[in-house]
Amino acid sequence: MSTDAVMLAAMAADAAQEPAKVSAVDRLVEQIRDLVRERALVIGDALPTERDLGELFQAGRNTVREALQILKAYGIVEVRPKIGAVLSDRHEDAVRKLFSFQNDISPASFLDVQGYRRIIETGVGDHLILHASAADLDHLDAVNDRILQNRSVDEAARGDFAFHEALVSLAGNRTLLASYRLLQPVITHIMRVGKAAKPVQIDTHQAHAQIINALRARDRVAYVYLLSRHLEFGLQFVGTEAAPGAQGS
Amino acid sequence: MSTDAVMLAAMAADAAQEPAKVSAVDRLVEQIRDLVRERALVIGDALPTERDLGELFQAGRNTVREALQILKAYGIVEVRPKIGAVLSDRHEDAVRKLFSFQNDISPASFLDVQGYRRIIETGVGDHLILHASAADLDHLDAVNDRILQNRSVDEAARGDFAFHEALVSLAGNRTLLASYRLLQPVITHIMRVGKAAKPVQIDTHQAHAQIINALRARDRVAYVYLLSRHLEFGLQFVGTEAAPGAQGS
DNA sequence: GTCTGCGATCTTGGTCCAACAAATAGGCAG
DNA sequence: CTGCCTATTTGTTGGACCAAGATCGCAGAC
Repeated sequence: MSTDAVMLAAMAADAAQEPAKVSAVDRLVEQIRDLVRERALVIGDALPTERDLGELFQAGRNTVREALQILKAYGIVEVRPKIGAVLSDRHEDAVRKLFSFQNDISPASFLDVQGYRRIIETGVGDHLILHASAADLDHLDAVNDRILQNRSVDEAARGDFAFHEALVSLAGNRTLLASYRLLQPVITHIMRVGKAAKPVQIDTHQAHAQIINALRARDRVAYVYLLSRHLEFGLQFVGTEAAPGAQGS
Repeated sequence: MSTDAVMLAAMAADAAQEPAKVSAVDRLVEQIRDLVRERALVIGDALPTERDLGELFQAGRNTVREALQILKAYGIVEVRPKIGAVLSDRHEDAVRKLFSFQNDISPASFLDVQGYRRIIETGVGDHLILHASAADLDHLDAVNDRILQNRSVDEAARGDFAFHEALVSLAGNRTLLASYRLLQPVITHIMRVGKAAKPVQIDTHQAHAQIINALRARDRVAYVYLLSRHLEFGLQFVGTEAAPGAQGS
């Protein structure tokens, strides 16, 4: 009978293109996702209880819990005591957290991040100079003005990031915005370091205003120059060594 | 090193912003990460067994397993039956998978991704025109020439992506490269669609060669034009509706 | 005596169950 | 309406069993 078992296993493996090594947990993850889809559940809706899920899919509660841990790590489920697992929209946060996990293992330098920002925001400028409407630029002004109300270093950093995020979002490209937001924790910390050394809300506000004016004037050269200078200004607080490429534009 | 230290502090601060309502599972995730750090374990090294971890950290084995499921979802651990949990370098894959999770492929996202690529690769070009060495450009040629050897559509898509990846990597910015690689599954899928409609290795190779020549000539206008045309060429197979912003530059 | 081959045993992850603690929604009494 | 109580649900633990690989030891061959 052991030969029969081997034969069956071989046939099963042959039938399914992917190895038949699907664990019950992985199967449950898929089944729960299918359940969400077929019931057309939306953010905020609750899944069945762990015990019900176990009975529904013929699995033990611990197995269900392990599957829920994975879904939780993916940010598509949030489990609240007594209520159960509810569908969450924390997916982006999960991606961000995972991304910073990586940087923990192999830390990228701040200079690298600033170089990245220069490329992104310069590229955005090329688009904005051609397509930004007056309302877009007024919106940038409004976001920028909010910086003046910030009190703490932390608030100022958030406000600063909000401006640059608004700038990037004006390009209207979701992928670009998502990748920029991925670096939010690193970018805001760069800002915190700079602002802790010397609180400069007014300077920041003015630098941003000049950038907006360059956009209004459709002056690409001025935009690139002002943006680069603005990014370099923050750099002076975090290190002195030469940038490893892509720093100069 | 100071920059690394600050970077780690940024990550830690960001991770610790949540209240002290840590569950035993979350605590275990941290403890296991600390264990890896303090024992200086490297990729391929094995963690203690689940039972040992439970005894070490005063936790039940099921709790340990739930923590391992999270680490597994993060791609920093791979658990091989009868061997144990070993440190894995699949983290980037996990990030990629998570990133393109639920961001299901739709024509709109195709256009979005191509717009993203235009911004990125144009920005890279600004840097390359000023700083690329002859060796860099020769390397691009070599990568490009490999496309001619590709047989299947899948190989051709991989080769195409390899060229653009090499282009981006020449900027020398790790953050930029990481974010570009994040979109690898989506980008290669776009390429597959285009190449399935009409196998065009030679056309692709020629378009790439022209782009390289523009870089050799330090001709920014030609580079942007050729690159845009090249990206638009792939677009014609994926949809017809107007791009929602950031498509024209 | 030493080496090899084979099987028993041990270890380890995979899954499940039972039990208890903690938290809380919802009902119930005042 | 308020405050308490209970039932339900998640959080956590320990234990049990299984399957499969790793290990060890024993017996037989050279």
